Amino acid sequence: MAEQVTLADVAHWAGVSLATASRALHGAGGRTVRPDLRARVLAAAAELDYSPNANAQAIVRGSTSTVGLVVQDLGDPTGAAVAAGVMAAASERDLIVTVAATGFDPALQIRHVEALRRQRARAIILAGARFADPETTDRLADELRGYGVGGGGLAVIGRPGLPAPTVVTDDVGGSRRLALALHGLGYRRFAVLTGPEDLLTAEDRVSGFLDGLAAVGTTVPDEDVLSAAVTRDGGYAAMTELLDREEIGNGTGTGTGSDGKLLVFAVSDTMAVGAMAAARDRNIRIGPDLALAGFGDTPALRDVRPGLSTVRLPLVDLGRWAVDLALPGHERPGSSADPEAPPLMSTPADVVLRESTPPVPG
Amino acid sequence: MAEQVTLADVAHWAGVSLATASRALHGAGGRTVRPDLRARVLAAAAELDYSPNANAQAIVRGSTSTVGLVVQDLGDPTGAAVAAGVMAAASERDLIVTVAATGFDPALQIRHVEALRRQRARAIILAGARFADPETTDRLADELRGYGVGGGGLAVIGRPGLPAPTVVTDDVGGSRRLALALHGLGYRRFAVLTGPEDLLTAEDRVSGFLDGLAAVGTTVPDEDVLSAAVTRDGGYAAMTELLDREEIGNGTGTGTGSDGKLLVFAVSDTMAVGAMAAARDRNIRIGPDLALAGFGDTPALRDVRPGLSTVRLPLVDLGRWAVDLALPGHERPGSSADPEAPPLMSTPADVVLRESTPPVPG
DNA sequence: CTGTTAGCGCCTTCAG
DNA sequence: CTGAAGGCGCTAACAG
Repeated sequence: MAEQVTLADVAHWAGVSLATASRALHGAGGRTVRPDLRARVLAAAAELDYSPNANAQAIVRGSTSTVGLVVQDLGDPTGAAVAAGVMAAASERDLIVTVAATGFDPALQIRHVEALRRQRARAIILAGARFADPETTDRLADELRGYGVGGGGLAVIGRPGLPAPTVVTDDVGGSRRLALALHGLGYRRFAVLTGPEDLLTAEDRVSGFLDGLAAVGTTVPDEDVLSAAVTRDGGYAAMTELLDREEIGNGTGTGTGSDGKLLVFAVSDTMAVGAMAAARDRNIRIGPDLALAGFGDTPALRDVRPGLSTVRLPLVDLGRWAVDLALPGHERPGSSADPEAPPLMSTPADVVLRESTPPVPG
Repeated sequence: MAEQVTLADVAHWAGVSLATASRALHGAGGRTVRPDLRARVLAAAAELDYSPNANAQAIVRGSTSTVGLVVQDLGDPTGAAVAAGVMAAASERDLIVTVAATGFDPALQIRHVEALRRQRARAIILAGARFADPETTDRLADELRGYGVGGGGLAVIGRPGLPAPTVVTDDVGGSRRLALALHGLGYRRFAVLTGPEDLLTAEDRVSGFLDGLAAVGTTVPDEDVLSAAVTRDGGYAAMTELLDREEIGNGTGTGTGSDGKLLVFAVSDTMAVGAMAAARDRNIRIGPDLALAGFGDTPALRDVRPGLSTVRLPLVDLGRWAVDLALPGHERPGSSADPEAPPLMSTPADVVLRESTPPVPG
């Protein structure tokens, strides 16, 4: 087994002391090392193909240069967009990003935060996926708190309520506005495709949507709120189930059913795309026969046709802002603010209407 | 600034020695610590909210539990799919994944490998993005070699040629077969949307495609091979440029132009989707008016309509296999094999024909 | 079984 | 400006 080259080797090879080698290499605080020695050290390092041990540096410096991102699913375009934002912002600060996917498992979420904490990550960004279960939430909050007192930067994207600075997404308001806009278009009959019922973000979007409808005197029967995994396949499955029992006009261009054209609201664009595929597989045209809306305006999904009406979340910026929040300027975090009343940053959530929800004639 | 709790604190609080505390906590090699002491240590750790310093562990163990993935762009569904595979495989081995995006910058690629090497990552997976520039390639090879002798696991996804085990994608063969299949469908007029000319993977796909066509006596004029960024927007731009000067039937359903319907081959599905959007914006129907094919069969893009003809790469599995290759069983890597003749693993690349390339009538 | 003692690779006072 | 020495947090031989 090949041995690693250490700083001592370099120093020895260059004929200087360990300290000098160290100074020459990462030359902190002005060039306080004689040029010729410095050159010798550099040459030695190059010759020996020296690679400084970041772990050793971390242990003595007390901090690393990695920021950890915990996301639900990188395969999902939504998660990927947030990750892209985080990575861009991190890269500007010369930080490395560690990504972990929880796959909707709350326990995994906690484990990943633990791991990041152990690595002494400079910051942790927790994206989405809050669960209703109070026990795991408490565990998570504890872990976050522990990490915070350790001096790590922290930010959460999504729903407020965790002891950390949060980039708040207006899930409730956005869905509510969507409902109103859709009602304004003439829709009166609705169904909802949501996630598992303990997924708070999905829950918020559903309640916002139903609230908005209620405000204009419309309700959605309970059995028309279907839950499934918040994935493309979940959307497909839920839509299939819905289609199995609803009456949808196919080919008339007007829509039928008991009371006008049905509008299906999927709580995420990803689910909506799955739903779209399910409809297509039954020769039901999205737009003319059945209307569909999603949530997120995921960039990678903007090319879907017909264009998907949705609520625009600045996904990439969410990632950027989260690292801004987690790693503020050069101040020491955690010293000034009350950790129990962390800063919140609100973000827009505007309705975007496209062809998947054409105005209802008449 | 809050102090971190160390193992010494825990040991002290529990009234035991450092060594005992260590043993009790990560209890390696059978329970060799008295239950009551063990309990006291655990209690102390919990009470103090102790979080072991992974860096310190790494430095003494000589190895970490992170695998680094270097990919072009996580925002691109292709990169995301590979990442998903890597993360799944890593998770099975209890490893954490660090993801870095190079954004098509060869220098960044090297910097990321350097960083991973410094962190003493357990393995490095380099996905795609090989450049023609010999200097950066050499630098990269050096870095990889240095990392390899340090005992790190290593795997490359894509084109062989780097001093590392490689999961080889059959870009040349796949494109070639695609060309033949398309010719078999009746197409005789082609254009190609490729990446920057120093991007080897793109280059391979183009040459495979042209080769295939040449084998059946068809050629593509140089000016009909357009290059742009290998992104959705790059595809859009290149297609727009192409459309500005080609004659495409629009609405006749038969296609026109000088010699039958044009088929556009984009070297990646992502580009193809952009190209599709460009065509749509000009009311040119993909399928009836103009045919389009991509490469990769990116899972997230399978719902695109009309279905995109492409060459299927097992993207997610590519990621999985790469970690298998980088972290073989329990053998010591690097001791047996010749590093200059690293193992190669071939993968399928089958043609998938969908609606975007209907058979040409007549 | 438990405690003491070396390091691991590096940075950083502290004297020269 | 340079070198020697101490310590970061932890594990792994060693003794007891």
